Amino acid sequence: MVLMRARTQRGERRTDALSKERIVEAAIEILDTEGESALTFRALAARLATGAGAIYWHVANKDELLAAATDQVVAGVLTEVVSGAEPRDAIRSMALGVFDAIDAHPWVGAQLSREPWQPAIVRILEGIGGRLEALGVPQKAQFNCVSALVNYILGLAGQYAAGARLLPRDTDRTAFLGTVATRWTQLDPAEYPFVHRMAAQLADHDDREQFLAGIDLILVGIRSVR
Amino acid sequence: MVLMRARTQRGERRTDALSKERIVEAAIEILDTEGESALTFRALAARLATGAGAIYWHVANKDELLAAATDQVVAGVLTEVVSGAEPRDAIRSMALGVFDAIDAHPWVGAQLSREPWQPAIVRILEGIGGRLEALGVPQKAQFNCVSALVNYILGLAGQYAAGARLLPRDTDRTAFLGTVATRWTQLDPAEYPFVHRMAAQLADHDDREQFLAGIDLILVGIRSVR
DNA sequence: ACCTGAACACCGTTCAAGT
DNA sequence: ACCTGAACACCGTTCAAGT
Repeated sequence: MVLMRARTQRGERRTDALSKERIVEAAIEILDTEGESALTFRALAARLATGAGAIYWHVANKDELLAAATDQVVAGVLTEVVSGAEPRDAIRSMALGVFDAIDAHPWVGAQLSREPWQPAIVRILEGIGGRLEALGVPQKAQFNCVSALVNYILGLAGQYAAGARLLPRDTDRTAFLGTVATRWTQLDPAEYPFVHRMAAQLADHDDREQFLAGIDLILVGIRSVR
Repeated sequence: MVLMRARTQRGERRTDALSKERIVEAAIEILDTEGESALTFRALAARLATGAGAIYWHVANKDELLAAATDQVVAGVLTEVVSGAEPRDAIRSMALGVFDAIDAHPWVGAQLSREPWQPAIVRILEGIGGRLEALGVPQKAQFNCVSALVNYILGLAGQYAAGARLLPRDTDRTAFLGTVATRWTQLDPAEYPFVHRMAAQLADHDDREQFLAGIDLILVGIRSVR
């Protein structure tokens, strides 16, 4: 008994022991395979073959669990970016990384616009903001610039995530945009002429390209600040 | 009896009769005074002196109720903009209108990033997008431009709304930013140098001005598309 | 120290029954 | 046609009791 305790304290934890990492991992699996609404403490406890209350020993509450899951996904995406890359390229690839992460895990999009100080948000701010110096943006203007870029990403993230939450689970981003376009077409053309015109473009465009075009637009604006 | 029916049919509805408008109005009151979490069908029914189920005769579900409440607030803000205004000024004042609406009603910020096709979103797209033509932006580029502007607004809306949801109800936007700045200062400066530098600026800046600076940054980018 | 699972205090939504 | 309110099927979270 004494020996076992010594062993586990040295970190060779039993495979079946609960830990925050194992809980977050199981949460991500549920979120990815069954969607946001399927993540309940009961479902999570069942998957981990434990009681619902046990989870609270490792995680304060559901918010912390979601923030931890989101941070894990986002951290993975941002560290992929080559550190030596040209700053403008680095920003583009980080933005695209977050975009793709939200495509693969829509719940990430929802969570990002839920807690301003969560680790994932801070990571994104640091990753993108940290390249502005090298881009020649003066210190005083850097906050405005990172705010424009990151809030654009978060705004889009929220919209896609909402679509994924509301539409059937197998709907992809293109089908989602098709749904939006259809709804726009049903509006009164006299009252919504602009939205009607956009509906035509929305149906058959590459939204990843579209997303990058927005980033580039903001980067042009940032260039002028220099 | 026959006479009364005739009267009510002509639209002179009894003051105490339930209607979608009355329900939405009561919902907005609860949301504004007691916060997002206080809006339950039970609380709403109590305020309207009726049963919870009665609400479902006029409103499909809670999503529709929130979308209707949000649309009412946003519609009020956007129609305030003078129709003859210079397009760039019109865009700025619409953006600011939405920003102020979210300040006054944080739940609007949360709801805007929850349903991509809700009336309020379509209104904002039309209001802002409709001015791009006059700004000389070619048709093909208009979608990218409106997307950059509106997603920036929505992203920021989501962050502020999240802050308002998580902090005590009497916290204003400035105090909220102070909280964020404090959390940023607690991070490891070696790992988050950029965020640390921004924390100093965040504490004492005018966030309304900051918001407009972001809009202007994007407008500069849009100018280059012409 | 860590886990169990029943219990608490809620939710949104439905629906038989009323008027 | 419209309203009532009990009932259903859930939630997140707590906590006494176990090991």
